[in-house]
Amino acid sequence: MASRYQSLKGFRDTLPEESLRWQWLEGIIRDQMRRYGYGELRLPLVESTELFSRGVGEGTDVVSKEMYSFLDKSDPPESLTLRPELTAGAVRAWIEHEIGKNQGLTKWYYVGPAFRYEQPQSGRYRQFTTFGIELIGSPLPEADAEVILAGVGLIESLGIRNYRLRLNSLGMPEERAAYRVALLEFLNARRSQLSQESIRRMESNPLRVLDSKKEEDVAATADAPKILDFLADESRAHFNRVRGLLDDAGVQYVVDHKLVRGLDYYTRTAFEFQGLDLGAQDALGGGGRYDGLIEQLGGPATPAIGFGFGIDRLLLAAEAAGAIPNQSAALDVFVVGLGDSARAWAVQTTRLIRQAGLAADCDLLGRSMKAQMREANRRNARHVVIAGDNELAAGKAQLKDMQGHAQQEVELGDLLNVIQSREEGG
RNA sequence: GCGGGUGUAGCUCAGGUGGUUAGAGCGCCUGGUUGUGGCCCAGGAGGUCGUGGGUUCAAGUCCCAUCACUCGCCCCA
Repeated sequence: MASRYQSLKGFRDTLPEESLRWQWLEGIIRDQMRRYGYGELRLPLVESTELFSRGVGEGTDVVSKEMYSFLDKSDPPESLTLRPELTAGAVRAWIEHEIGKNQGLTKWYYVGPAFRYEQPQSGRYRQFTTFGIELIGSPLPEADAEVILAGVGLIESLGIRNYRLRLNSLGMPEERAAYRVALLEFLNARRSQLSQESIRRMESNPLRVLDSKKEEDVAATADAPKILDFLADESRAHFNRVRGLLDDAGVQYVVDHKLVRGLDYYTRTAFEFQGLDLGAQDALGGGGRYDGLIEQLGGPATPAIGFGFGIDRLLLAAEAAGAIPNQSAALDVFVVGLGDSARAWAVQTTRLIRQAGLAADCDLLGRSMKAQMREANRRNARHVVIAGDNELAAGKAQLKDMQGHAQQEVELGDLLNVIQSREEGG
């Protein structure tokens, strides 16, 4: 409050205590990805603006009003954008490095920040952290199932139980175009019952009217035509196969024909994981198939499917589920030195203990013994080593067990060995 | 971009109808043990009451503006 500078709206600091929670979550993600066979992709935070406007879609909210774009200092200036999502960058990298020529199937994952200029609220920030996977090269429903199952696996291993998996098929472009015509016809007939927002959306992206939370829209679209009825045999068979694979895996899901994703590139399978303990921003993650995107960005026509999760929201959901373990950065040893030369000795001894692989610390504020003991306690130190100048002259120090209060005198030469055997013992 | 709520100590919050030295709990510091933590006791530091303006003899309290945070719409992660 007294500080002159504050973090920007929608941007946050993560302090060390909170970072432990992030590390916990990221550890689970990395372990999952190792088991599922995905390699980590690290992408630039900034890409050319055109990559996103072409890849994500001009008409999407993300591109039309939420991007952090700016001109750089080159001549002529180039328009760059802080990535609002990572799929476009991943696809760009895949094309750029000609990955398809070396392997039939690519399995990538990534974790990192993305940026969107939006009004922040619960679970929504201008800088948020995404975890996503991309499975590139397979048109088969088995690939869809693998990706969805990876999402289920992650959510469950985070201890999140109160969630819902929604599934839909958006069809191929020609199927969607036919549906769009039918839907527009239906909506036009009920124009007067729709909200202003939805009427506006009929122009830009009529499918998204189905997604509205406004009561009048929900009522007006209750009997809207379903896209699933517009699927040709191949898309229908694909969808049914995906469902069958999920059924075989015992995964619970609901088919929701109103599930429409906000990004233009999806084809056929679309899905979303909804966190039931979250606020209005309840999409834990979502994704789908994007068979046309790679070609659209100048690569070889290649089918692909992926998802993106919001780590911020996963954390909120895991917390609501009480699944986040209590973690403390416990100290193995705190070294208390009393007197001038003993303080110098404490610095050296702390270093030796650290070099032996244990977590050790000593006082750096010139504090009294009592204050140092308090610090040791506050830091959850298992052991405390105490020595004064006279003791050191005699070649000895006190080793105290902070749980059992027991204290013993130890020869300086034996100190490290004694501590190590105690730490191993428990 | 549009609505609702909230801004008082590091944190969580009290402070009827304006009245003088602005409080509590937790945390922090010191002491009670001239070299021993946690519990307890005593003491202490720490606040331009978000900011600016206005009304008034007098504003944390009333009015206006503004900023920030927060929740929701929209959209998504």
